Amino acid sequence: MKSTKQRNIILDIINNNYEHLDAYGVYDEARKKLPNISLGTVYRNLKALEDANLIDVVFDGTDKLRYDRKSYHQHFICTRCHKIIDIYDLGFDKINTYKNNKVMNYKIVLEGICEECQKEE
Amino acid sequence: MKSTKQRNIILDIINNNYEHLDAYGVYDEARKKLPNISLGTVYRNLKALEDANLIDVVFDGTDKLRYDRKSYHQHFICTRCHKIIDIYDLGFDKINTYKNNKVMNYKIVLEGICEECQKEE
DNA sequence: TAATTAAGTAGTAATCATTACTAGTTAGAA
DNA sequence: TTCTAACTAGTAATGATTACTACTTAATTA
Repeated sequence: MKSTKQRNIILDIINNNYEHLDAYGVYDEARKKLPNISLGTVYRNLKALEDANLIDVVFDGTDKLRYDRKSYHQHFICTRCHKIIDIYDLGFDKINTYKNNKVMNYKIVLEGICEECQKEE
Repeated sequence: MKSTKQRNIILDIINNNYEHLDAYGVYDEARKKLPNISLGTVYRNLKALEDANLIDVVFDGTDKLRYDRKSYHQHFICTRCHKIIDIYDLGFDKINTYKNNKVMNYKIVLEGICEECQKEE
């Protein structure tokens, strides 16, 4: 994988953002630094970075994917407003192998109704 | 939510299938019992059943969603071939609330390389 | 048990997130 | 400095999902 201006900017955006941006959000941020970057380049790099295990993908229940930095944490996702809340204090034991299948990554999502949406009921 | 022939067939397919079908797979199965059922009806009902918390949705890393029966288990998903393996013996403590956010559902996915894909390396 | 109607359906068109393609560009090895 | 595989911008295509329309039905109520 070559190191390009575009790829470095995209990785930087993901690593320094706590908002779980979707592809278009990354594109918007990237254009602030590189106005001519194309949306296709953003998608291609997001996929390349994910394949290289340098970033994480989060499925929030809508038809869009969202991207997240690699940092060991979990998510609470509200099924009403699709807000994503980071969880750092949910402990359990990781394993490296499950029945001869090599485990590389954990994705733990708690779904439910967030505090704000509960108030609106 | 009304009880219709179409909805009952779809729920029945999900509840009696261990293959983690995508929407089109459900459509194929449903047509065996109801040849004129439309794909839109399948999508609409899958969404309604998910909203009613009667079935689960699994994001397998491709651009398709897959549907699963409600039964407390987790998944191993191969990042190469996107196979989904059910996990029943991964223990940890569930919680009902995380910082005032009401937890309704857990989604735990172990990602990695499955046994078969490891052999092909 | 018929009348009523909100919810559901088939079939088709539209949407839109993502991917593919093309011609030109560049990182980085030799 | 070549050289070239990997990369990019810009645009077209794909395809999973959703929306729309005219018709149908589950199920409530009188």
